[in-house]
Order: sequence, then C-alpha cells, then structure tokens
Amino acid sequence: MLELAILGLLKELPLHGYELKKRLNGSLGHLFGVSYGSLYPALARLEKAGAIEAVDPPVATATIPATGSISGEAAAARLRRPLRRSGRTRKAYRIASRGQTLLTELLSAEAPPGADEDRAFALKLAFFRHLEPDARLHLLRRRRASLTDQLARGREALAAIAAGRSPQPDRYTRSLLEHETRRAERDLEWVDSLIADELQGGTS
Amino acid sequence: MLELAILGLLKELPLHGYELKKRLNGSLGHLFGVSYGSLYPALARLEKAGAIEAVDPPVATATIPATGSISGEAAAARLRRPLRRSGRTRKAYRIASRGQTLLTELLSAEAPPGADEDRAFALKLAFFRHLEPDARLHLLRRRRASLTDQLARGREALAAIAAGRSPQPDRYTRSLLEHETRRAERDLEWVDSLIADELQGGTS
DNA sequence: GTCATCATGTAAGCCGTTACATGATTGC
DNA sequence: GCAATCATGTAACGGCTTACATGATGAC
Repeated sequence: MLELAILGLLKELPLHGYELKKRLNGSLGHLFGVSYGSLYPALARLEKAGAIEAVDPPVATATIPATGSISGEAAAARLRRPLRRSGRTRKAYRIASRGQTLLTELLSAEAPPGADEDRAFALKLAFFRHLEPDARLHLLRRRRASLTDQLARGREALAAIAAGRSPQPDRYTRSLLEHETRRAERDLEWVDSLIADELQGGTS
Repeated sequence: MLELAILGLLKELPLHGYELKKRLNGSLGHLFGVSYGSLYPALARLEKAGAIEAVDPPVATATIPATGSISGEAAAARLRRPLRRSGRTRKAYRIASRGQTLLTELLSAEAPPGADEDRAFALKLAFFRHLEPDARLHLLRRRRASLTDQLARGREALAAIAAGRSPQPDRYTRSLLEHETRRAERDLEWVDSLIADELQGGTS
C-alpha cells in the first residue's frame, strides 16, 4: 500500500522523500502514516525496480510537467524555489513508465480481505482518476460485493440473536454488532452512489 | 492486540489453540484474522510470561468454571467431550492472575493513534464487561475526543475547499472526504449513546 | 554561531504472514 | 485402511516502527 501511495503522489508531480512524507501524513494522513524508516527504503526499492527515477534538479521549470491542477502548480512552485540550494541534498523522484504500469496494477489489484480492505479501498479511491472507467467500475463492484457480504453476515448474526439461535451477547458486543451493520449499510449506499455517478459518466 | 483477544477469550473459559483460532476468525473475525503462525507463538509467550497456564484436562467438569453464560456452557460441553481422547495432543490454557492484570492493562492502554485505532476500540468493546465502570467511561471519553478531532479536521478540510482556501479535489477524493466526515459524525453519536448508557448504569 | 528545520538514510526489532512439517482422531 | 479434520508447531520472510546517525540550510 505504501508503494501505491507513493506512485499515486508522484504521478502528479515529482517530489523528494521529505515532501512525500509530509503529504502522506497530511492529506492522506488518516488513511496512512509513514515513517522515514519505511519511506526511504521504499523509494530505493522503487528506483531499483525502475518504477521511479531521480530527477536532477538543474533545469527546474523545464522538468516539471504542467499538470493543470492548482495544487500541482503550487507545489511545483514550492519545489522550484529551494532548488537554488546546493543541489546535492534533496533527491526528487518522478514516476517512470514502468511505474505507471505498476500504479495501474496496484490500483486494480485484488484487495487483501479482512481489516485492511477498508483502508485499501479508500486509498485507491484517492487515486481513482488515474484508472480507466472500466477498471473503476470493476473495483467499485468488487467493493460492493464485499460490503453486501459483510452486511448479510451482520444481519444474520443479529437475526440469530433475536431468534435465540445464538446466545445473547452483552450489551457492548451487541451494540458493536448493530453499529457495524449500520455502517455496512451506509457504506453500501455510498458505493452505490459512486457506481451510479460512474455510469452516468462523471457528475461532479 | 492479539494478546488482548486471547486473554479476553480465555477469561471466559479455558480453550486450546485450535479452538481459539476458530473463535478469533469467527465472532471476532471481521475485527481480526489470526494465523497459527502467530497464535501458537503468542500462546507460548503468554505462558512463559505467566499470564496463562496449561490446564491438564483429566478432571474435566471440575476445572471448568460455571460462567453462567450460555455460550460458555455450550463451549465447555464441546470441550468436555473430546477430553476422552488420549490427552496428549490438545493443550488447553486458562488465564492466570497475572493474565487478569495484563488484560486490564491492555484494555486500558493508550490506543495507538492512526488507522488501527478503530479496530482497537472495537476489540476492546468486545471485552468491555471485564473492565470497571470508571475505566470504561475513561476509554469511551478518550475515544470521543479522538472522534471529535477527526470530525473537526474533516469539516475544516471541507470548509477550506468550499471557501477556495484549498484546491478543488477530484470528485472521488471529495466524496471520500465527505463520507469519512459523515462516518465520524455517526461514530461520535454512537459513542455518545454508549456514554449515556454507561452513566445511567447499564440499560441493556 | 547557534538553533530550528529540512533532508536522507541505517539498524534493530515487533508483529504479523504463508508455507511447511508432523502427527492424532474420527468416520466411513 | 484411508480421507478429512483436528491439532500443534517451526522457518522464512514482509512490512512497518522507533531510535539513531548525519549533515545541509536559513533565520536571527
């Protein structure tokens, strides 16, 4: 998941490790906390695999692509200014074509079942714009199926308790089960609305 | 978190590893998936630390305390029957007094901030009955504070976007932000209802 | 000249996973 | 007797964390 986040951010503009970390712990913060101890090795790995490449800073404006996005331009400006430093300390990376492929793969990849699934889905959504509409729909439908399952299990568990087929849990466990079932309902409605938007082609 | 789950289950009745795993992946399943590779080492660790002890099976009924809970009795019966086996294969554990202490500590422990917090809270709730009312309230209030923060951050981010102080995110990111803010609202309401129940002393 | 911050990295360790190895018990 | 399942464990590895080491830059 770290690599997905890194590639997703680098897809918009080249960044160096320190800035990358600030962004990962900032906008994506609730989804994701990274420490240097995992970030820098991850960058090294990705570079060795040819997914990203160090961009040498000399020709500042030229190497930074116009993304059209406001944040992109602002960040590029931020990045441009300090480039007048000695130039040997910071190491900015940009995504390479193998990285584009990898990003698509990671976005489309089977979600790890279990507790990480929620986070993985949220993270993917943050970079959804980099996927083809088909792939987006596919992902949304897989997510939908998973939520439908969860919901069915929750409802069955509640029904079994109500019918006495399962023993009465204490009130905390019961409340937890009810809450999680409601959450699954809401998540399902939400995913359905995302699917509907997707089908009618991008209502902003 | 694994140790918390193990101790919480053993607090109700002695169990052996295999059965423990079935329960962890069953009722607590959505919160928690464990594999043998981590369960057995964890049991060994806990035993060495004196938190749990192997209970030798001979005197079946005598060693199993009456918990008063239906599931407890049913499980005890399930456990009782196969005890007529040779007796060298299964190794049931029961919680020791140091384990009781440890359980209380783990339940009361500071939640790891970040993405695990949700799961940790849910897991603790499943064993809430083993805590003193004071400790329960304390935990609920800490959770409340954390959710209040999350909610404030979400609302601020949305306000900043609406006011143009932040750049417009794409529709997926925006929808994600909105959804997570609503979720924080709902979670907060839920925790508030748990606090209210707690204060008026156990409305089932 | 010194302090805060920016910036990159390494080392040790924790907590979990999958895959593998092994054997007992039960049902047919 | 053979397969399914119950049952316990080990080995290798993955991914992330904290703590540590190092040094450049900018502000005052």
